[in-house]
Amino acid sequence: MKFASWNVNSIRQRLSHVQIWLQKEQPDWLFLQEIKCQNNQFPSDIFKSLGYYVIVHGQKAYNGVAILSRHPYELLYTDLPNFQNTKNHARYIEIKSQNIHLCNLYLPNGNSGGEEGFQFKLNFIQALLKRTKDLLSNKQNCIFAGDFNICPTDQDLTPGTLTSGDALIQPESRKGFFSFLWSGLTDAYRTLHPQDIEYSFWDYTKGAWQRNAGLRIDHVLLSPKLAEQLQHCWIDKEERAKTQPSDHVPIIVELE
DNA sequence: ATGTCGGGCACAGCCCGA
Repeated sequence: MKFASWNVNSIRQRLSHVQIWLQKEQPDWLFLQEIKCQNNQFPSDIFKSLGYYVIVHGQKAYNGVAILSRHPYELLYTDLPNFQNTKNHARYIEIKSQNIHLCNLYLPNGNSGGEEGFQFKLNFIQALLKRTKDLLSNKQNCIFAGDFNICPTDQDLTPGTLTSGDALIQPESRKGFFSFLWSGLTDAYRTLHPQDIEYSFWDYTKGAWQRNAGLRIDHVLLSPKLAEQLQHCWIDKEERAKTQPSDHVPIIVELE
C-alpha cells in the first residue's frame, strides 16, 4: 500500500508534473494541498482517466485540498470538526477508504495576520488534536498528512533559514506537533530516518534550493497499527530540481 | 534591501500570501 502527500502550489500550474509523477509512482492515495482553485476548476477528468477517484475541497486563489484515491471511499468531512473556521479557509478534507481514515490537512502558516493569525494556527492544531484523539480512542486506523507548516525540531531546518520568532518554529507550534505524537501517532519519515537531514520545502527566493536552505514541514503521521506496517518513507527531492516546480516536494510512505 | 512564485483584479502593474 502506497500513500503520498504533496503541496503543489496551484494544481493548474503543476498539472503536468503531477500527472507524470502519478504515472511513475502509482500511489493508492495522493493528498494535495494548496490547489489554489475552486472545485469546478480542478482538473478532475484528467485524474479520473488515470484511474483515480477525485475528492476536492477548493477555494478561490488560496489554500484548497484534494485527495486522489484508487479505491472507493466515503467522504466524511470537508472541514475540520470542532474548528472555528473564522476565515472560511479550505484546509481539511477527510475520507474513509480501505478501513482507513485519510485526513488531508493544510495547516495555517501563522506568520501573517499578527497575533490573530498565529492564534488561528494554534486553534487549527487544537481541533486537529481533538480529531486525532477521537479517532484513536475509537481504535480507528488513520493517516494524518499534509503541509503542517511546522519544523518539529532544529534538525528539520537549515540553520539561519528562519528568524527565531517564525511561526514554523515557535515553541507552541512545535508543542502542537509533538502533541500528535504524544497522543499516539508516528512520524513516518523521522521514525525510519532518525539521523537524516532532509527537507520537503525550499523557498523560491534567495537561492534557497541552490543553497539547500530548506525546511521539513510536510509530514505523514500514522496510527499505531499502520505504523507497525511501515516499511519505507522517502521525500522525492528530485521534483524540486525540475523546471517550474512547486516549492514543496512529495513525501511517500509504503505500508505492508 | 527582500533575490520568487501564484492568483486576483482588470487589462498594467500592484497587492496579498507563502
